[in-house]
Amino acid sequence: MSLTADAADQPTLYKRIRADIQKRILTGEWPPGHRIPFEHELVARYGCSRMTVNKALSELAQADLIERRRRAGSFVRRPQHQSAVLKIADIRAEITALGRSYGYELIGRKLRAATAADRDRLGVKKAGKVVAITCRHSADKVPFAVEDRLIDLSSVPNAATADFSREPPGSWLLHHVPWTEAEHTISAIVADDRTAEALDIAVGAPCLVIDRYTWRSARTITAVRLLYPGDSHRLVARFKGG
Amino acid sequence: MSLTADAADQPTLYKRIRADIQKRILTGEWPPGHRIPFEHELVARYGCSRMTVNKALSELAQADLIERRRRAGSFVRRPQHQSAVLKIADIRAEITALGRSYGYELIGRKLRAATAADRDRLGVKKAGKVVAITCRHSADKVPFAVEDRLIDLSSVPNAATADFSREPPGSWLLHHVPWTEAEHTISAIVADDRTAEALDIAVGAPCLVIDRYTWRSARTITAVRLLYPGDSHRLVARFKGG
DNA sequence: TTGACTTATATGTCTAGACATATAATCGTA
DNA sequence: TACGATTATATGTCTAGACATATAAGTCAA
Repeated sequence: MSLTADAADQPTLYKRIRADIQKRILTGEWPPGHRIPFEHELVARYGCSRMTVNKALSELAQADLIERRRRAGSFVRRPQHQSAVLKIADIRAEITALGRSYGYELIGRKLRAATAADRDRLGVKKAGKVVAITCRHSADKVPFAVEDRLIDLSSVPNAATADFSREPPGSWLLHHVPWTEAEHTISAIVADDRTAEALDIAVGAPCLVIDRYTWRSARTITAVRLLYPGDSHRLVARFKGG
Repeated sequence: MSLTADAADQPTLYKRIRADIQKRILTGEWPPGHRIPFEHELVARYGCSRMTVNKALSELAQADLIERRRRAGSFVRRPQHQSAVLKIADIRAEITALGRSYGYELIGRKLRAATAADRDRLGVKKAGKVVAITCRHSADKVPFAVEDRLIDLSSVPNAATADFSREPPGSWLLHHVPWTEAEHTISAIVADDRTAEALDIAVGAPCLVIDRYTWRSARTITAVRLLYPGDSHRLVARFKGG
């Protein structure tokens, strides 16, 4: 849910109620722990039916802005800094959004039986076939990120014959694999020789690393490591709040 | 909203409907673009009123799992890897969760009129007073992160007299400032002399950087930079999906 | 004072309707 | 054929009720 502030000028009543309450919470007028009016009080104030205020309050509860307790009422929750929404855009989209030209280059592609290291990386026990892909994304002909990917062919058989020389594997997967879950791990390293050369930076320069592990219903799809020059690239995570 | 899978065994009907549909989407049985049954079809299948299936579908739409279009129907959305939930835990909580002992140490605290650099960092135009704090968090007596923070006193006046020698400013703010919004920027740097010494790592070692900028209703609260040894610390972001 | 029982109440879910509204599809006309 | 007007329809919102259920608060006995 977005719950962006300006629902106040929305024509529908439940959105107005939701926005009114949200505003009071975000401005601090109703601090954490404060009991917001009972449903029947809001019904009286807005002159509407209970289902309408219930819908507004349910959405605020889903957004973790309030907590609802039977018999007790609804209460403003404590802010939760620890949870932020991180947008990890498709690299092409990210580059074109910056008004720069996107470039893609396949560096290597290998089809092989999974080695012990591959199985470890994919988090699978059984051996099977995998595709290993190394490629590079660039912005205005300048290296932007290098990608090192492993695709589990037992989950995505047709990746064996896909042409990754023109289409990046990330975008191919997005179009050929339905809903998935993913886990991203972010860390920092310094560039080794190979990385430095691929990104055209100095050996020892900082790099931001995103490891993404993707699966669907307990089935591994792919594991990918993205390396960005650390001083030029930034990830932005926004807390949902307002 | 969590929308965790096992709503199937929930006793309430709308949750069962929601879980049934979600399962078909996540397993790929209903791929992206697939039109899910119309509300009136689900009403017939489950033998309930339209409001009940509407509630189930509305929640799936809020979770971005489906898209609803008037006159056309409801459709399974394309997976959106780019949006992940990043948990940036309170440092103390993070360390104690690992079963290690938390240590805190105030390195420096200054109260001053905002310099041009301060105003830039806080994103404010007018001059005012600020508190600048430098401190260190450690796990089992080993440096874990160094924190460099600026608090805008025009927004949080009582931070001027708060005792940050024992309580970390992050936790103090969490208890003294209600709901806020925040933006996190993640990048990588290599340690300079000062950082290397504070974190007890080598000069030139990689560091993960989190810059957090916090405000409330367009009012700046604080700006903080957290530096972690890059090879030991990892941030994990999980995609919301299932 | 403590513990067990009862009661009152706010939320949770659900119904069978209603009208509004955006828009895909159709039809008619230039 | 292309374009504009009309119509059908799925979703969006809302109502005025209903019963279920968890639980805070009060009651009473040990």
